[in-house]
Amino acid sequence: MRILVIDGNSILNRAYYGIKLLTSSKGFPTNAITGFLNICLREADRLKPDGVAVAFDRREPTFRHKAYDYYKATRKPMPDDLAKQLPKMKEILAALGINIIECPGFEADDILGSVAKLFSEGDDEVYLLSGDRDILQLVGGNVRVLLATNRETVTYDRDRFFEEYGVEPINLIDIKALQGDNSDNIPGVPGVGPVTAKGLIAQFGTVENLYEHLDEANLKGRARDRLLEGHSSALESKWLATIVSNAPIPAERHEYLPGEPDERRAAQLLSELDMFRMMDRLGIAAPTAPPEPELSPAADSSVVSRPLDGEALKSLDGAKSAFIYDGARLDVISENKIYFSDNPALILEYFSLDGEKSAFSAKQAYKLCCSNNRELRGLGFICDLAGYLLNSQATDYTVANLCASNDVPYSRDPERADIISLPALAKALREKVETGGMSSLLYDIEQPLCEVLASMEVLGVRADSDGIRSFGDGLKEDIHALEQRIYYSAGREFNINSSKQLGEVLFGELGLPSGKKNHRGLSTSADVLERLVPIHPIAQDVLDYRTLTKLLSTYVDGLLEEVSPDGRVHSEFRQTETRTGRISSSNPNMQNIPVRKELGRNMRKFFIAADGKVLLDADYSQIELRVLASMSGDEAMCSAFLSGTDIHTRTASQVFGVPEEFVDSDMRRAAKAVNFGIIYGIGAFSLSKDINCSVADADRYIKNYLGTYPGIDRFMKETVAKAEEDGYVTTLFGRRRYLPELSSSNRNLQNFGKRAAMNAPIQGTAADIIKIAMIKVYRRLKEEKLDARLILQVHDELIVEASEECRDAAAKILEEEMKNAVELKVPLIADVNAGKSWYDAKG
DNA sequence: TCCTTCACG
DNA sequence: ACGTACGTGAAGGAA
Repeated sequence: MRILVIDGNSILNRAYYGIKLLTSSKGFPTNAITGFLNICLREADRLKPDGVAVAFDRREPTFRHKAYDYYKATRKPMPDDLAKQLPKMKEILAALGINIIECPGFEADDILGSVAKLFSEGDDEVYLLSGDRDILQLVGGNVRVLLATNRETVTYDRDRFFEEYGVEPINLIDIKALQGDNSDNIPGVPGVGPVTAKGLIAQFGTVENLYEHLDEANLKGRARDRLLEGHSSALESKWLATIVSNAPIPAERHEYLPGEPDERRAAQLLSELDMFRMMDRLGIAAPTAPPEPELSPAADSSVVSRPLDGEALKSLDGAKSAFIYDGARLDVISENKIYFSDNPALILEYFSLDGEKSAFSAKQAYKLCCSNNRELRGLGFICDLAGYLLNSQATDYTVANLCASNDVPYSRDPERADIISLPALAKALREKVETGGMSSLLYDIEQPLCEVLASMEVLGVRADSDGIRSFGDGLKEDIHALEQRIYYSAGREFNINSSKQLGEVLFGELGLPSGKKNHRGLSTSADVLERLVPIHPIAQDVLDYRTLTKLLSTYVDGLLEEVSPDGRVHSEFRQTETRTGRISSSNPNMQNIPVRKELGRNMRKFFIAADGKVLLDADYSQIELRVLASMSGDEAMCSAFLSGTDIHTRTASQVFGVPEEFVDSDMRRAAKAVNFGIIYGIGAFSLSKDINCSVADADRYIKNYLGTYPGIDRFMKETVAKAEEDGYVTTLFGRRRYLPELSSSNRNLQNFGKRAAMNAPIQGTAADIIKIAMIKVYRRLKEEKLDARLILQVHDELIVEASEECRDAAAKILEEEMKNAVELKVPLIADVNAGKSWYDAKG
């Protein structure tokens, strides 16, 4: 029989610290549970054991270890987020039919030791899964240990262990007895470290044998004295390090066989935690009964479905309704009737009706109307946008997810659950948005913007496919030449795109110095390669190869696939994607078309205006810094913007204490880096890397900066303090970003939370502002009946396609509406340029 | 599916 | 002692 025994506490702990904080939509932490199940399922799938058990600690006052007192005293208590997950974890395991073993007064590893001993003889195979290396002492015979590290799991049998440690597994306790272990409060012999300990035990086998033959050990006087002094501590430590094997565990093999899973219970537990992917993996169907069945009648038979027809349209005219339209099928619910249709003409009729409408995801509806020159009337509420404002952290905004996170019962109707649940969802979301002070954000910004984005998607931007293709042909030639040179330098052919193979060549075969590590090996990222440029010609070639293949695969090939038969690319603009309130672009991403380097910038020559038209490109100047100046109210920063001088030069002058005319390019560059860094919640380390100076200098620059602009210093501190208190930060317009990271027990995560807290109000406010500008520009171009349309947005930049005749009028509208989108304490400035191509229009 | 790398603001 | 600037999306390799 093959038995897998899992050290529950160790794996749960490892999962908790190894995975960034995850929470269910209700805010319950789930990272440890998710990680635990992932690790265990991975190993169970691989081993296919007959029996499985999970061991948990149950320490009681009668605990046998003398170490207990200070164990208790010095070990930090389990973080709250982890402690909450432990009982849930046990419930889930129980529901899955997995045996749980707990023995009063014993720790989980004692249980593993006891199982190992119990089944050590005979044909059984025992696998012990833990994240704690101590457990390796149990390896031997038919007992193997699966050691789970953050990334992978390593299987240890006796030979694997011996290869790594050079001693028998059981002698691991002797090593620990000498070297000690801080985390377990095992003192060891003071002054004896890992190297000495390992050497001595490799030679003598056990602590006892070592002391018997101490004279034979080739030791310097001092080391010998230390060992003699630490004799009793060594013996005590060995005892502490030994895992016990007499815990009262189930003794019969059949007691380890998994029980019958209670699928309903498991489904209920997992879906409460939003762990839908895990349910899939376990083959568990979503719970058939909602938690509060009385609120959501199974019946739903009270709701009737009918095809949308003339008569139905008549009854919907002027009525209150809610709809879902995915671009093909429409479902409308009004009172207790559902109407459905896939006929675009009928669907448009419905959209044109008067009457208050709510929608879930309205962009497809706007696109249909927009392409048919019809109006979508009466749309007063868009649920996914409301859900996004209430919590921008979620990954997908489905009706089911929004119901779950907003305490709205989700219908259990097998086919019509979304549409049936929609009216109640809309009502709940509306209340929450209003009490959260985000009404204006929703009704005046996000909802109107949805129509603008739909229009932009429908219009798209014209692409010169032939131009792109021939640009690609040129790239291919250069790439081929670089390949040959790289293979020559390397002395062999390999896949240059593989970081792994490239690392082997660079740092292995060519023996070049490596820099950063990542958990898949040595990093080959651009900053590492740049350091190698003066040392070996291969480095520059690889950098160039990367640049060129990036252009070819992502921009040339990738873009060609996205050009529609109408000769235009219709990117998708997503409105519920980012945590800060920005919009994102995909299929293709039009927000990361190259511009910084000339070679890539050429790509923009292939985005062109239609015949007889031009592109207008308008971008905000320093919008984020202006927002920061205004939100912080810092006088020096505000007056810099009011005076109209170059902000980075002014900053350099103030920070370095020299008149503006003495600011040289290096000083300006440093000041610019600090200005940007401040927006991101800078640290001295990263700044020093960015401008290539010492960490101490970088630290001084930051201190000087915050001294020069005390209002900014105060604003950042207050923002973080408020975030810690409220759990979220807000933009000028009330957009929220929740920051659960701030209450994490993980310091790195906490620091990340602080940086995000400082950045989100700035980035988010800038996003709010350009959204307002987009709506204003869209409306004015329409009202003034200009042949000019908004077609792209790149965070601080708007692109309009306009007929030659309307070019100046449209440019004026862009400039005015962007400048006057909102009133800040400092002016907003937008620069507009025109050109036949995006390249030309970019100034 | 995750990770690394790199394009943008 | 450790990691190290915010926010995105796409491609290719490794698992």
